Amino acid sequence: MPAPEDIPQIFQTTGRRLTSQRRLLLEVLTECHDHLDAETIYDLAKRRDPNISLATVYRTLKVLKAEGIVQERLLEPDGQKHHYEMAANAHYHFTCLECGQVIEFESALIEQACHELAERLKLDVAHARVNLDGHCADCTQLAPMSEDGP
Amino acid sequence: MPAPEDIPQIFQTTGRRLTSQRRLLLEVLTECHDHLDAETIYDLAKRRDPNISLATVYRTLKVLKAEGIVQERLLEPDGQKHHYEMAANAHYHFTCLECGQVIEFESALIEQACHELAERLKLDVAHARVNLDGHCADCTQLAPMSEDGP
DNA sequence: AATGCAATTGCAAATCATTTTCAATTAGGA
DNA sequence: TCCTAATTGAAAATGATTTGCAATTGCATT
Repeated sequence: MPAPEDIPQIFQTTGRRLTSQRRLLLEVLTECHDHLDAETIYDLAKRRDPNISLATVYRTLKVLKAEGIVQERLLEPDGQKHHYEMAANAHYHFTCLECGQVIEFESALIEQACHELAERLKLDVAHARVNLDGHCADCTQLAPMSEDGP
Repeated sequence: MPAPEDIPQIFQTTGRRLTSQRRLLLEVLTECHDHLDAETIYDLAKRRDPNISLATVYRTLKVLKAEGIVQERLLEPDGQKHHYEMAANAHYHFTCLECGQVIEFESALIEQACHELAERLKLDVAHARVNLDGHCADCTQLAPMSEDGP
């Protein structure tokens, strides 16, 4: 979770170049506090640089991920689409199966669960991807259950 | 998490047919206590029915998932491939980033975390997809850290 | 046991997200 | 400014999954 000012440093150190495209994508990711998929990031970026290509978006996301600047998530229960966001403190996601809304949350209990598992099985937990699904507060009263898709 | 005997019932009730292909795929999934991806399931099934098609595997997995007979998982950190297993008690997965081994585990703390969140945010948690990554006991001594892929 | 029809299948083509190839461009150190 | 390796855009390629369609097949009903 590097500070914005550190990013040029990070790039320099690894022999990577801070191109206008990469700067732009960092801007987009920083401004939007959402979990965007590559296509959406591409659309947002294209507004300011109509020449940017989707391939560059994917390539840049891969680089930013490798540098630990962004994190990649698989939010949807069966989704094939990856979502990206600036790296931040450990947090997890809840997706409402009804309205699709994604709620971010932190949880000391989940961190505790990771520690407990690490001790129990003598392994090292580097990262926890926790995605809960269900019905958000708004949708709970309307739809108590649901089993399959379209 | 239906018993094997209940499956014909489930199919009948929903107007679905228990074809030889579906029976075969249920066999494969039941015998193999692993988390198989569609291609692997296809390969295993083809040994006993060389005419079965990959499309049927995907279609059947979708049906079995809709009936709650199998569960679909996204095990790999950035993977695009889905994995399937017979539905069972709530459990979670740890993937070793070094050797790729998948370890199944249960965790009361994670269940507790879900309840806590549900209360805290007044929402309803239907399902928890928890995937931890890190280094398994065997790999821990060899490789303490790792940041990016190939 | 034969009948009818909707559910299901295999095949091939289509789709969707992501990656790669390659020639042209460019960042940034010498 | 010059050089070179890193990066880019465009298009084609890939990999996983889905779909259209004509042929097949469960299975409820005769």
